[in-house]
Amino acid sequence: MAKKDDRRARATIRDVAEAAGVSPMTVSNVLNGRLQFVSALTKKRVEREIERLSYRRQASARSLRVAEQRSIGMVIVDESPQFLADVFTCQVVAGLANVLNRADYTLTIQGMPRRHLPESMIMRNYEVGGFCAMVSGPVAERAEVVGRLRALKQPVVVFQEQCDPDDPDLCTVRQDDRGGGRLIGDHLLARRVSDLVMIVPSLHWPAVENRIGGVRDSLAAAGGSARLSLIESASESFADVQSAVARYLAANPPPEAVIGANDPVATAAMLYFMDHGARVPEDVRIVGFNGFEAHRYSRPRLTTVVSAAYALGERAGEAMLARLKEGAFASRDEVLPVQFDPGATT
Amino acid sequence: MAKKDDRRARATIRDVAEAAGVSPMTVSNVLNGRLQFVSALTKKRVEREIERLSYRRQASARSLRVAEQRSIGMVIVDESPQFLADVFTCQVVAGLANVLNRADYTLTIQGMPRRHLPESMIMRNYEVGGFCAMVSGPVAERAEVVGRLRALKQPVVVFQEQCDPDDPDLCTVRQDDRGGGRLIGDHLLARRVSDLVMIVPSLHWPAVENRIGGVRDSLAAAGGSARLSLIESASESFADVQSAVARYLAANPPPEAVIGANDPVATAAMLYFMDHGARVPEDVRIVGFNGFEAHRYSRPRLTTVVSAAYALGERAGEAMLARLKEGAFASRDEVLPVQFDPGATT
DNA sequence: CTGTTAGCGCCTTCAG
DNA sequence: CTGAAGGCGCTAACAG
Repeated sequence: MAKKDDRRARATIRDVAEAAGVSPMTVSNVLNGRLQFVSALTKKRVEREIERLSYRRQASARSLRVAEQRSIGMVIVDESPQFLADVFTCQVVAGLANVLNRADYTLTIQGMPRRHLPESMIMRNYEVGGFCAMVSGPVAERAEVVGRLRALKQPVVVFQEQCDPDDPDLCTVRQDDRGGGRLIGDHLLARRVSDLVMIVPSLHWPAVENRIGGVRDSLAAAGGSARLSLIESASESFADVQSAVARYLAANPPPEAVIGANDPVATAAMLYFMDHGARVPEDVRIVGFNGFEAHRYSRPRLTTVVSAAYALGERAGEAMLARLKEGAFASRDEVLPVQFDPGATT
Repeated sequence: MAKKDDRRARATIRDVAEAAGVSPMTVSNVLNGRLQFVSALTKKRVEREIERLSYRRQASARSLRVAEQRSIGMVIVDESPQFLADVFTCQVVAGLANVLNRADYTLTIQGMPRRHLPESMIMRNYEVGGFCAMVSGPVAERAEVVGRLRALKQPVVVFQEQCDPDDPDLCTVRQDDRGGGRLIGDHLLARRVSDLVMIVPSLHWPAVENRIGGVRDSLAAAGGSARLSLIESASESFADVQSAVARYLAANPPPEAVIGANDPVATAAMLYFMDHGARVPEDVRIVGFNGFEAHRYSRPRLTTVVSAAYALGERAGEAMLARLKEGAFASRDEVLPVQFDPGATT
């Protein structure tokens, strides 16, 4: 009954048409900018009535009629309920949302642990025109998620992955992590560092793999006299990183440089060294990855590689919009450059 | 034509019904859990066909028929395109999205500068059942935004505001900033501090006003011998905060304690003092507000008040769901407690 | 330039 | 327990 009242209270295209003394079709034409069919005077009259009656077009009715969903789903698969805790993800979402909104598309956002995906509304309901996905977890699980989304037979854009290049309706958008690794390697080599260590979470990420690969590229290009070892950290948390560093130092001589898989990892490691009397950068040099505002607040200021996360989101939005309009992705693997940002830790 | 194909390819309720040898109504009953009308055997048959045909219910058709929007709009009014740059906002969004998703609602997210609101899709189209809003800017502009949303005659939940308490379909959800201020005041008084300074952005925010009020409450309750002065900073940016502090110190003796309107502000101030030779906490004590993970990474570790941002989002979601179900908000101003988190800066 | 007809996929109502 | 009829608000196609 409240529902009935709602419905009655809300003006329809017909109400506007009657009030303006025209047919519903004319109102529809005005709404959709088909002005070739509408006289300027009629248009004014219709617009005045729209304003007066506070008419708003019912999106679901239009969507049903034209068989088109003007919304894109952004699914963030994360075991933690705080799926937006990561600054990188937030920037991506902002860029994506803005591009879509500008094209009169809406962004529907859902975060969930992997096990909830099959039961989720996005799987059971048909209500978005395509999916963008940011997935965390081991490689096999991530592939499964992408597979499930693709099984819906809708276009999918995945961030920071390298997926099946033969799938025509799947597009990946990522940053040039390998190039970033090379920049770090070159920077450290220029400072005559020969014993490098990189701290990586034990989860296998393509982005991190590429960063490692980039550093190795750089060392190899320089003749291979410098060497890189890896420290595996159980997670990216402050405590896990610190204990991983402690374990390494118990069995090895202190390294000349430490590269964090990302900024928080690097900072946690740096604080461990500093708390144990090492000077940065004199005794040990530190480099991060994925720098955002936060690295300005650490002392000494962290050397890092700045991610184009916002641009990544924009690019994904553009790719998806083009796909929906043209029927196919123009490119199926978009790679964006990163930027080296030297601080005081090297 | 691509559109036509799409439509043909996608199974409808009728296709499922035919394949299962039942009427569409029976399929609908299964989908909506009206099992009183469906035999167990029929249900199995229907479910198998749903699976086999990869049937997904078309949300827009259902929405049109039942005159109900199963999505909530989250609008974030921010002059910067990076409207998700704030950790607080991100946590709120995550909590909100999770509560809504659990109730089979969807969250539609839009960030925009204030001037874009009138032209935005959410204003022109009727496609969500209610709005949640996080608005930045001067007080009058924020009020205008809330007014515009309310003019749509749909329920609205606003974060971190105190609005017209007579509007029955408007609910505010905020944290106990005043209580947080009191906790900070009490903590500093216990350390015999009598000359306090608080750095606040020049924009007028109810949350910040309340934090100031709380500190004042605490000083007054202790007899009023300690005093609090305010430093206005042009913005929350690192540079603006630092120059505001410099200006203050040029005209005043150094304070015994500095309270930041939030953690980044406090950290920027702390770094200014440390870079100029002051020891923390010996020479000056520092306190933040709205602590998240980041404050673990500062040295010394910042004393702060931890926000229940995620819980704020959850609470807003629950309030909105209850409003949609019951027809009215149960409470129109929800206040959540904050938690004091002593660090090494005091 | 404007009006009429028909139907998108689903669910409510009522009759079996 | 199942089926048939009708219509939610909108727009494509065609007629005037």
